[in-house]
Amino acid sequence: MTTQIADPRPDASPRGGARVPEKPALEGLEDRWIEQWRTDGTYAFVRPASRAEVFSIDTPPPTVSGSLHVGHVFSYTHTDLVARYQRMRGQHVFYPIGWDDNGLPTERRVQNYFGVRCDPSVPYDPDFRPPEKPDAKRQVPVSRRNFVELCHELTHVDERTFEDLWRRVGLSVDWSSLYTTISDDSVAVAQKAFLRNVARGEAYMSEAPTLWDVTFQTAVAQAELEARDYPGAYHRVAFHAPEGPVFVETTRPELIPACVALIAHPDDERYAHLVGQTVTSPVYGVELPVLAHPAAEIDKGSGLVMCCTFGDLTDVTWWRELQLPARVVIGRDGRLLRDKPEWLPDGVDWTELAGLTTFSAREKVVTALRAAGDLDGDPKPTQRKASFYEKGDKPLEIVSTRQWYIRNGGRDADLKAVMLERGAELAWVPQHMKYRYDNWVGGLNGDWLISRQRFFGVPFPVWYPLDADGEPDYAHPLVPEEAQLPVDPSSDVPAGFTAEQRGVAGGFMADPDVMDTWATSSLSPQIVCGWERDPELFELTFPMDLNTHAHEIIRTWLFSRVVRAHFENGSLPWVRSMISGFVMDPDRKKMSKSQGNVVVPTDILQRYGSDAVRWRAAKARPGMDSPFDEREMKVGRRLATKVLNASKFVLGISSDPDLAAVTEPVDRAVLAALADVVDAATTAFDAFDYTGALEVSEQFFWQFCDDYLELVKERAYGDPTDPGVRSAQAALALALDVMLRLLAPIMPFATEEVWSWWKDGSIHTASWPTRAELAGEGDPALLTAVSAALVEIRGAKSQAKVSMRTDVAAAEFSGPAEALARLQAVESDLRAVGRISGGVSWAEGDGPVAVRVTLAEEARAAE
RNA sequence: GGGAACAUAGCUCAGCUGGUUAGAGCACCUGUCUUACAAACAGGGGGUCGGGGGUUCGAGUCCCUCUGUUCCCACCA
Repeated sequence: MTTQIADPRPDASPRGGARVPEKPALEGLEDRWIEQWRTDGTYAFVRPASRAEVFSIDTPPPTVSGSLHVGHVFSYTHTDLVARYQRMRGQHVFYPIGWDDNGLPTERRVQNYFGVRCDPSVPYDPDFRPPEKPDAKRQVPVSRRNFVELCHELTHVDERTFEDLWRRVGLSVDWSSLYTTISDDSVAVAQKAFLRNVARGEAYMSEAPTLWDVTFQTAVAQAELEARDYPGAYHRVAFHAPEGPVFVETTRPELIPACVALIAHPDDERYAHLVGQTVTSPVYGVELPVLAHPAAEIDKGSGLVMCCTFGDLTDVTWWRELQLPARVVIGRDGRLLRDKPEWLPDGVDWTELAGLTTFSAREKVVTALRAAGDLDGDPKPTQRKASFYEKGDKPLEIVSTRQWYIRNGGRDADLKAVMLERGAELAWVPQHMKYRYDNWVGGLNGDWLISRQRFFGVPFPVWYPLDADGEPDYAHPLVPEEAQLPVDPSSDVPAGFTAEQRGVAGGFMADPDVMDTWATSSLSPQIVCGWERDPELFELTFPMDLNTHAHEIIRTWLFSRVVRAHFENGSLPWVRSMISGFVMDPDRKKMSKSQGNVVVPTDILQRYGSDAVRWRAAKARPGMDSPFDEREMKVGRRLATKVLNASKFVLGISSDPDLAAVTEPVDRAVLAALADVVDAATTAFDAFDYTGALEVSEQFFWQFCDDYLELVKERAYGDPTDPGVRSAQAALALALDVMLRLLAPIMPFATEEVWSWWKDGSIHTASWPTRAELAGEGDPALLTAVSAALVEIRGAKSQAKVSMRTDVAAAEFSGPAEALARLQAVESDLRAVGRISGGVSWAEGDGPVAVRVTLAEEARAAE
């Protein structure tokens, strides 16, 4: 894309007094105005005296390592529509943007991009250079510090791409308040809020079974889970009771060595006699109790189920509630343990299974079961649902690990009720999105796991003392003073210790983990509003006025911010959430990278222009999914082009709006109709219905062009000292002035361009139009009657297949008396637009307005 | 299995608290180079509002029910 910032606008029009280009075009508008807005600081936040003058917006920090599709562009545009409207209403719009640049997505991208992987055991190499040709299969191990440096390097590049895109879309964010989730300030906020949570008992550490991704080797949170179909097979396996075999159906026979009990439902009579007894596991010969628990389902499988540590979350429940031992056979790498578990009898040969993946182990176990005669029949294939990490591709395992949690109501009914209350307190646009929140919060089954066994993220600001044996004392963590934040516990030293004491008995060790990225982005309102950093700003902006994003992150970002603000500020983080729908592919399927149906925004922005894409985004109401159809972009582009052309035409006639000069009935009528449009658009925008505001404004604009402009142009070209001529000119200029401002939030580039032809300053800091600007006695019904008459006259010519310039020899207008009276008032305009040179007659009747047209002789002769 | 939204012309959507012959844009057809715009303009055809039942003088618009689509949540025996 060539950058043409030089102003190509040539000579001024001598007539209208405005500098109107010969041939207005959309090309290049983005480049020119992006630059102008940047140098003018058009969207900079200026602090007013009171909170009431501020409109503050929380915008999702996009993951810069990810890629954006049109859905993102639509959603961010929705926010911007509201921001621009509020700004024109005179609000000081606080509209920051940030980048989410830490976390696993960034790590993954760095691994692939540079062909490296983080290995904390590798020492730092200050001269490290990544391989020339990255090889995804043979990634070079690098130190944690080198790895983090590469993360910073790449996110920097990605951030520039993102900024360019958002500027091109025309987001009126204040770029001077850009934040990143990995900046020192964000890290300090995240650490401080975390320490406060710990101090108040809202965050805690716990050793517990955790959902674990074996590929990334990290714990994951409930919010990051995704249920997917996964092929499996039921294996009917015999356990041995004194009176004979009992059967269990399982899809995971490799967990038989991890089995700690068999469970039956308390009401299941088939197994009542077994409960309280013990059975012996097949092949491994471990003696196990048979227990009763209501979570066992009578009609699932044989009704008797293995409790293994850990096959699924129900196992965890049984293990916890029935106080069973932990017999873990799967390690954090997803493979079976190398060493033989001590609970297995001496005769069992573990070497067969040691170190195998669960998949291979399953085959071995099945072979062994079959050989022992403990497999009844053949395995029956089934599709089961398994939990996956949303970014992973292997089913999650459950391992017992030490993790940090923040309470969210998942294990506390009272807190859950409070969080549901917060959801009810929030204004939702559209309303029904609240159900997603309720659904999610209601279904929480554990606290929010925030620690990740990763490298690039906010480190936990915590150390643990080491006892005389060098074992960490987790019960007495060492924390820094708030003034010290941010800290990196892996290089900083806790108070009272020296660097030499790191990792030695009697010394200390750093918490090795980092926070999940949501643990930081959940504090975006606190970060941007200057929580405890800039009290004046915080007073002016928090709680914020609006939060916007698509519905997929209600359960993550939205909810986590509600949790943090509830604990930290005792309030909601914002009063209102506006939720965007998705852009679906043309077949109404969700766009996703794996489906390969993603539409990239840069391409369509380039081809149709930003205003066209924004126009299309504005057609998608909050919460509504809409299918992507490129043809619709053309329609938006046509409107943008029309704005330029119609404006050029009007300004060629007059650039001098003057309400007092508007005296002709039809001119007053058009202003009266526009006043109604202004009211409707304002009401719609106030209700966050940007689509409604667009529809009513756009509809008027086209009618203005097609009917009013055509009707008055002959008159408007006349002598400006004639009051009738002046009336048309003043009305045209006034209407244009108002219409441009109505469309400015939707089409910031085209409207700004036109504004610059005849006005000083930016249209985007001009005031939103009001009825008062257009007030006066006007009769909107006059326009309706005129339109109806025009359709009749044009229809006659169109039917006769002649040019619209064809002369009309005679016209008879018929219709209700009041309609005819209106038309008589604009007879000369009607004569001009209809080329009616002959006689006009009027016939009162009951039907709608109709015109009988007699075309001139020459036209007839030509037929 | 639980929840939500949607179902109106070929397509994308409007139709508020029920009230004259159901609207728009796109697409389609027929025309027009009309000096702002031919990537434009003018005109036209096309739906009985997913099915069924009910309330009402009157329902696309309220109630019940069925069906379908999509999304969210739960679901690893």
